[in-house]
Amino acid sequence: MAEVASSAFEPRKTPVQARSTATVEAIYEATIQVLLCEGAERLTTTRVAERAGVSVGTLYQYYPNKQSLLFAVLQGHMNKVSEAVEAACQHAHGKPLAEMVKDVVEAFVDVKMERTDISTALYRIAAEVDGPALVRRAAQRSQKALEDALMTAPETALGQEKFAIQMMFAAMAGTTRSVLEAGASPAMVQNLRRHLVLLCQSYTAAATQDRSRR
Amino acid sequence: MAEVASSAFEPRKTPVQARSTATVEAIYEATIQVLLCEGAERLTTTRVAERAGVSVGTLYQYYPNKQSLLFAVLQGHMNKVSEAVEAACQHAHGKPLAEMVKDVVEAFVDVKMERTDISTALYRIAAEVDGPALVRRAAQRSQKALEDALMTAPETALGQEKFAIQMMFAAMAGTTRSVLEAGASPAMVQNLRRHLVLLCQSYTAAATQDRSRR
Amino acid sequence: MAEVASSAFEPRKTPVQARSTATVEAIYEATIQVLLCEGAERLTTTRVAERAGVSVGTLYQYYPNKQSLLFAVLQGHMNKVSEAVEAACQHAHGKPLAEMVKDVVEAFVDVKMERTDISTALYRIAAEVDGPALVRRAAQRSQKALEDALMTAPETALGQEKFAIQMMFAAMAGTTRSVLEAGASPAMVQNLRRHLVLLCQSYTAAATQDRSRR
Amino acid sequence: MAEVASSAFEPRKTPVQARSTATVEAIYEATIQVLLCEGAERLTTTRVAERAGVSVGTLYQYYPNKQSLLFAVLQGHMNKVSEAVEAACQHAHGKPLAEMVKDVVEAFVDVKMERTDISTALYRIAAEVDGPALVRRAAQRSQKALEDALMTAPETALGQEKFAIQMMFAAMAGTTRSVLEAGASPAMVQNLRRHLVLLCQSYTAAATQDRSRR
DNA sequence: CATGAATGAGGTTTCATTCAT
DNA sequence: TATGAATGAAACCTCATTCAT
Repeated sequence: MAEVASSAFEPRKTPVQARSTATVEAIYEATIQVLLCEGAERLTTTRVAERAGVSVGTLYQYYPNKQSLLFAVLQGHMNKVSEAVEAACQHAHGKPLAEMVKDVVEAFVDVKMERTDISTALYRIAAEVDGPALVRRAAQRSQKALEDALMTAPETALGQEKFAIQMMFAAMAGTTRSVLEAGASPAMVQNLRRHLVLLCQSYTAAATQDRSRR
Repeated sequence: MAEVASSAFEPRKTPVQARSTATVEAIYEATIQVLLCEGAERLTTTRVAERAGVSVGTLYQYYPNKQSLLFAVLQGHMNKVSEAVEAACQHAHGKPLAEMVKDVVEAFVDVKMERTDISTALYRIAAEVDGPALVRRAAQRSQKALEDALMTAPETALGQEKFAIQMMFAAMAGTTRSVLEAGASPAMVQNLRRHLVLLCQSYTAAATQDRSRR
Repeated sequence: MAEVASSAFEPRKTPVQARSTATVEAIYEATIQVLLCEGAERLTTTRVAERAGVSVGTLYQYYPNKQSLLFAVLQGHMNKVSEAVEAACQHAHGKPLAEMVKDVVEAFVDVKMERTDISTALYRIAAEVDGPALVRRAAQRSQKALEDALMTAPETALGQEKFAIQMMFAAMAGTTRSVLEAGASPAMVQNLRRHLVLLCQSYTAAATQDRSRR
Repeated sequence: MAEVASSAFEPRKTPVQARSTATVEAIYEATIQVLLCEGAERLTTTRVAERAGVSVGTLYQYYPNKQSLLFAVLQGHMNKVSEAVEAACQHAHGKPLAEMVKDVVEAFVDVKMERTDISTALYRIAAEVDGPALVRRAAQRSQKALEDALMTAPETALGQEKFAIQMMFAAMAGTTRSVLEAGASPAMVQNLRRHLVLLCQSYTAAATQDRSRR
């Protein structure tokens, strides 16, 4: 369903030539630049093309409409986050639950905070494309990776408690967003990093017990 | 500062006649209706006025611009949430930490889920007004109420750990948003309610220990 | 003809009661105040009424529309100017031409410059009502007065040269306007006063000779 | 300062393609047409675009706002006038004062009266853009040209009397405006032409003597 | 008479998108 | 393929004016 709906946002053509790839890339980067420099409400296709050094017509050759462009940018960001989380999960295979959670949480906070400006700006455009759908897709990927990792943990009880994992990611995303939208001073970011580990560790531990008790 | 920034969004005139009180209310409700029926991107001042059964001119007599209208609606919602949380905090004075947290979390989830459609729709317009600022203000209110309540708890250690409280509310907001944007089936809502209590309880407990250990 | 056209701008009712007169006066003054404080483009009937301390409805009771209001204000100003010029002409009866011209010119510059802010502001609204027509009417009055005076001058030759008088007033109005719109520093005003006398004196002298030569 | 203020009125983009040069020209002409046919208060950007045979969007591609359009038209007219005056001044180099004045005055009256309809219409829009500023700028140009010419006259005394020159131009502009706004019948125009020469000649002569006497 | 809430036509401006060159 | 001029629907907002109270 979501697939059908979003098919209209997919980039129009697969870039086979070198020039096309460069152009697509330039437009992509320009979108982020405009977003950062001018703000979401001044993000127009013309301005993006201008900053990318191409004409609007060219932009529309690669992205059939504005939404597909925003979609691509948002997806790019989420892919990066998902990949970081997945990598952390891979790395953590076999470790005890608490450590595993620590690694994943810190990996998440670190990618998210690598470019606070971009992360913050993307919240704005998420509202214009179907952000939630994208988020769900990305979340599923991360959740799957964590589930797999959890299977390898000494305490495997949580492995099937999918909802708890979902909760954990939602809490991660929510608290991070909150800090980002509040300004995200370095001190705050450090606080977040530490507390979020604590929060997720204590929650997963509790959820494990809760489950085994029932 | 925030006062200055938002002064442009303040309602334009205080209605003195009975007629106008009804009008301003009708516009407010119409905004929510349009938001629900037509979606955020089709929410225009003209359409709102139409649905409210008044002319655009009338709308602009009470709200100086579109943003102020959205602002008012958002603020109305947040006030309701803040009040519910505050009430729960009041009620919970003197109870043990875990119970206190339970009450607050459930109060929060319950108001938020009372009208899932409205709650969901408002995420969309939060991007267009300065949502984050509004959220921060509302959050501070709730946090203050919880802090006060925590002072009366047998375990008062957390009382001054402001960041932990902030984290907790961020987690509450984040997970709730996540469930809402995923569709919020009744089953999910129940899950959320249970797990969020668990999450906050285990986190506050952990944070308390963490603090006393240092 | 002009009478018919402008009849729609005449104040609606003759103020017979004391209160009405006060109201009309208040509105009149408020119009000037708004014009000075907010500028011509922000001069709205609502704002005028507000500043006058009455409701818009009341304003429309005395002035059938916005134009009639502006018309009244403009006419008031011109009456004042015309009266000053007429008075100067009366006073100058029997004097020699050069002195007569001097008196009239100085009277004109002095009324015009008494409130440079008002004079300047009125140029702006003259464009919105039929300024030229009003100007013509006022000019005719002044011209008639000067003609009459000239008849009593030792050199009566100019008495019938109506166009020359028209020219003279046009030059007076034009140069004054020019100085006003350039900012009208006191020094400039002094310069204007002196040079305008010179200009009009030399012109009237020349026109007299020119006529007698033909 | 004036530069800063008017930068917002500068045409938005310089047309590079042949097509767009035609478009910008068409819009310019259409503005005058609408002004003449419909009047200043019915001069809307939509109507101008319509009459120019383009869409509103196109209009806004070349003129960032309505004011810039009016500004351009007004400036175009004033440039024409300034150029005519400058040319007359050039031509008159070395001639005696009276002749010089005659040439300049006649040149001025002639350009102004070439299209009385346009000249008259422009008074209306001068109020909406910063007419006075534009007038001052144009006046300075003409004044400079006349000053330069006067230096070459046998009687050079007036050369430095800048205020007198300013007065002369103000008188020229004022009397011309007066005649234009009164209807400008051909007979009147002839009268104006003759009397304005006389007025300026006698004034400059008088001012020269006045100066040398002091 | 006074009030001021309500009206709504109409103005300015933006911007995603197309298509002739 | 690239260009960028042109499009035009549609958004926001103002304000002279009316009329029920």
